[in-house]
Amino acid sequence: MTLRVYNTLTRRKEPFQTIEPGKVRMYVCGPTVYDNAHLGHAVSLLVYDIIRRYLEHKGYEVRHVMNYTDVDDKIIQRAQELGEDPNALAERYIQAFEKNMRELGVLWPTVQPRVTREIDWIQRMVQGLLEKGYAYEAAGNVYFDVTKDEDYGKLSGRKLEDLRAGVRIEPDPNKRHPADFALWKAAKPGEPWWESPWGPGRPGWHIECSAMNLHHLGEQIDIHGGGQDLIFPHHENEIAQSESYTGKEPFVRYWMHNGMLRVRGEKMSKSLGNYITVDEFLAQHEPDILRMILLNAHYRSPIDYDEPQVQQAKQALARLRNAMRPAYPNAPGAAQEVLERLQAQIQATREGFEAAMDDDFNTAAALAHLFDLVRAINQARDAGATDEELKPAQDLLRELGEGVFGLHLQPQDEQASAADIGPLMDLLLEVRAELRKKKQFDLADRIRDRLAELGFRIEDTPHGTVWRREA
RNA sequence: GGCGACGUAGCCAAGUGGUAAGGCAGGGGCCUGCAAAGCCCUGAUUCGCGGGUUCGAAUCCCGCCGUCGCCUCCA
Repeated sequence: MTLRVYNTLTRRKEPFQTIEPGKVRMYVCGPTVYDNAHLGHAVSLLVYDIIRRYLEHKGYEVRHVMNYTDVDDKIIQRAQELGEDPNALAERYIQAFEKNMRELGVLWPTVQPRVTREIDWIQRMVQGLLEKGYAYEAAGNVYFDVTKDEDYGKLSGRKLEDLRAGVRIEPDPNKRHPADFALWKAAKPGEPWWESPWGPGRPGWHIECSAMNLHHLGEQIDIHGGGQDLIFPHHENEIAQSESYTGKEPFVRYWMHNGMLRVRGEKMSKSLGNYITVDEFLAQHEPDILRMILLNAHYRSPIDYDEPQVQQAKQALARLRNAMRPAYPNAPGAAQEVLERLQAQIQATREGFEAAMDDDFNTAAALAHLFDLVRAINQARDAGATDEELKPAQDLLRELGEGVFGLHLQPQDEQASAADIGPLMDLLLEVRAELRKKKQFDLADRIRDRLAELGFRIEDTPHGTVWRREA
C-alpha cells in the first residue's frame, strides 16, 4: 500500500514519492516569537509531529526543519512597548515555545533556523531575484514583482486582477502592483537592521522561509506544511520567490495545510482574543488530551475546541489506556478460540491502521482500528487471557498508539514507582480482603477511598483485586 | 465582491457511486456487598434543503439555505 497525500496545490490526493528514495525533506512554518504559544500553535506542532512519526514508521528518514521568525514588525512593536531589546524578547519566547514543545512531547526538528542567523542566505536570494528581474528597489526597499511571475496565484487560486480589486488597505506607494510584497524592508529609526546593497534594513516576512529551505533542505523539497491561514499570501509568495530564484519547479512536491482550531465557530487567534495558551491548557489537562482531540478528526478539518470535546477525548484516552492493563490476577489462560480471534484482530488492526494512515493520514479512521483492537484485548482479558497471551496485542497497541500517535498509554514513571510500593500495597489489599470477607465493608471502603485520595485506584474484579496509580 | 472549505445520530467524527466505521454521552443486561473497569445488547430506513444523472448517491451535477477560513499579521 502506498501513501497518498493531499496536495493543496493540485487539490488532489497524490501518491507520495520523495525526491530522494527513503528520505523526506519536510519544512514546517514555525511561529513568530512575540508572545506565548496558544493551542492553535500546538495543533500545528502536533499535526506535523504525527505526520512525521508515521513517515518514520514507514521507514523514511525525515529531515524536518522548523523556523523561528525572530525579527518582524510585531516583535519590534512589542519590544518597544515593553522597553525590551527585540532580540532578548524573541529569545525569551523561543525558550517558552520550546518548553511547550517538550511538554507536548513532539519529536524535535532536525534544524531550527532563525531569521536573524540566515541574513546572508536571504540577501543572496534577494540579490538573485533583482538580477533576474523579478524584483525592484524603491526607497531602500526591495519588492517582488508579481507581474513577472507567470503563474503567481497558483497555490491559492487567485488571479492578479482579483487581488488588485480586493485590496483593503491603502496601497504602498512604492509598490508597482498592490500584490507586490517586500523582500527587504528599509530600517526605520530604532529598528534592528543589517547592512545590505540596498541600504540598512531587514528581511520581509516571506523571503525567510524560501532562504531557509534553500539553505537547509535544497532547491526542491518534499513536504511543506503550515496552517491553512498561511496559504495566502505567505506560501504563495514563497513559491513565487523560490521558483523564480532557482528556475526549478516544483519548489514543493506536497503542500500540506492543517485546519484551524476554532472557538465557538471562530478561528482561535491572537487578534480575536479568543485563545487559550498552551500553558493554560496544560495547567488543567495533560497533553495527550489535545492529541486525542486532533486524532479524532482529519488534520485538514477545522476543530472546535470546547469543554465537551475535552471530556470526550479524556474518556476515549482512558479507554485506550485501560486496554494496556495487565491480565486479571491468577488468569487461567484463554481458550484457543479466543486467542485466535485476538490474533486475527491484531492482523486486521495493523492492516486497517496503515491503510487509513496511508490515505492522507486519516487518523480518525486509524484510531477506530485501534479501538477495535482495544475491544478484542478486553474481551480476551475477560476470557481469562494471561499477560503473555495479551502481550502481542498490547505491544501493537503501544507501537501504534505511542510510536505513531505519540500518546502515552503506559507512563514510565508510573511503572517505576509502582514497583517500589508493590509489597506495601499487597499488604493493604490483604487486610482489606479479610475485612470484606468479614463483611466489614465500611472499613474496606475506607481503605479504598483513602487510597483513592492518595492517587491509587482499587478495583475488585471477579478474579481478584487490582490496583493502579491514577494521574 | 473574489477564492476556498464545510454541513453525517444528543455530542465529536470516518466514509466521496453499491446500500451508514469508531469514540463520548444515554438506556437495558452480565459481573459486584457497593463502586470502578470490562463485556453483551441498544441508536441515523438516513447523511442541510430542493431538483437532476444513474439499475443504484451521503458520495456525481445544478440551485438554494447555513457556517467558517483567506483576500491585512496569524499555525
